[in-house]
Amino acid sequence: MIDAGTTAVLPVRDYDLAATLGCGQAFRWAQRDGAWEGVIDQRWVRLRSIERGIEATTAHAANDWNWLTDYLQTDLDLGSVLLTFPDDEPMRAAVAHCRGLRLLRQDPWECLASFILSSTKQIVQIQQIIALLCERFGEPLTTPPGAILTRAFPTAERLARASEVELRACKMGFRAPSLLAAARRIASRELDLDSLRHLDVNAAREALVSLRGVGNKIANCALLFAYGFQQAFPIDVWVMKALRQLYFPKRRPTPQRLLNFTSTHFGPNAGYAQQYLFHYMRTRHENPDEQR
DNA sequence: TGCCAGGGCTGGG
DNA sequence: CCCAGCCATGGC
Repeated sequence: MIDAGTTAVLPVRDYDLAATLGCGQAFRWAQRDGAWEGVIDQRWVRLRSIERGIEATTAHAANDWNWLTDYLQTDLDLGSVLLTFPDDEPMRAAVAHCRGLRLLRQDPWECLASFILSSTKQIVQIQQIIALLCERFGEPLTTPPGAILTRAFPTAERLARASEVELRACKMGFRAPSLLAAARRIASRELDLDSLRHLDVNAAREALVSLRGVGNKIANCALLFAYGFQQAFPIDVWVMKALRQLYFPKRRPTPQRLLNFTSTHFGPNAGYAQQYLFHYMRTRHENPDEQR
C-alpha cells in the first residue's frame, strides 16, 4: 500500500521562499517548475509560494505539520526581528534587497556536517559534495515518481563507519578527516549535539569548536541555522567584504576590533542581520531579468 | 589560466 | 595578537 501523500497550506506572510532556501544556509533544496523540492530529516517535501502562504506536499500521509513549521519558522514574527536591526544605510539596503528572507531551524548534525564541508568551497560545490554524500550514504526515502532527492542526509553513525578514502571520493578533499572525526565523536555519544540546546550560546560554541576542523565561523553557522541562537555571527569572506566595504571603507580594523563591532552593533539578532548582509552582497549585482 | 570559494590549523614574528 | 602557508577541488 502506497501512501497517497498530503498537501497543506501554511498561512504566512513576509516569506521569500527562494531567498530563504537559496541563500546558502541549507544545501539540499532543488528548484523545479516553480517549486522547491527538499528533504527535512526523513521526509521528502515540495514547497510552493502561493498567495496565502506556502503550499506543502509530502509523500506520506501527514497528520501534523509541526516538523515543517518548525523548520521553516513560519510562526516567527519577522517584522519584530527586523526592528532590532541597526538603522544604518547598509542594513536598510540589505533588508530592502531581500525582504522575506528567513532563517531556518535545521537538524544540528546535518547543519554541522554541511558546514564542515563548506570551508573555502563555493555554494554550488558544497551542494555537489552533499549530493554525492547523500547518494552514497543516505537512507532511501519514500518519494513520488521522478523525485530529484531520494535519500536522507547520512547519519553520524553511518558516516562513522565510512573510510576516509570513501569520503574523499565525494570530492571533499582535506575536509574528509574532519567530517569523519566529527561523525565518530557524535556516533560514540562522546558529544551529544542535542544537549547543546540547553546551553548558553558561548558554552554551545565551546563544545562545537572542540571538534577538529570546526572554528568560530562553522560553529556560528550551526548555532545560527540549527540551534536558533540568533546572535551568532558567522564571518566568511562575503560578510567580511560587507563589513569592510559598507562599514569600514577607510580603516582596516583588526580582527579583534571587528569582532567587538559585530557583537555590539547588530543587536540581539545579529546573526539574522548577518544573513541579510550575506545574501545582499552575493546577489545585489544580479540582473533581475536573469533570475528565474 | 589564474583567482577565488560560507575556513581551520600550524608555525613563525 | 597577527599573519603566511598549507590543505583539495572546481567554477568562473
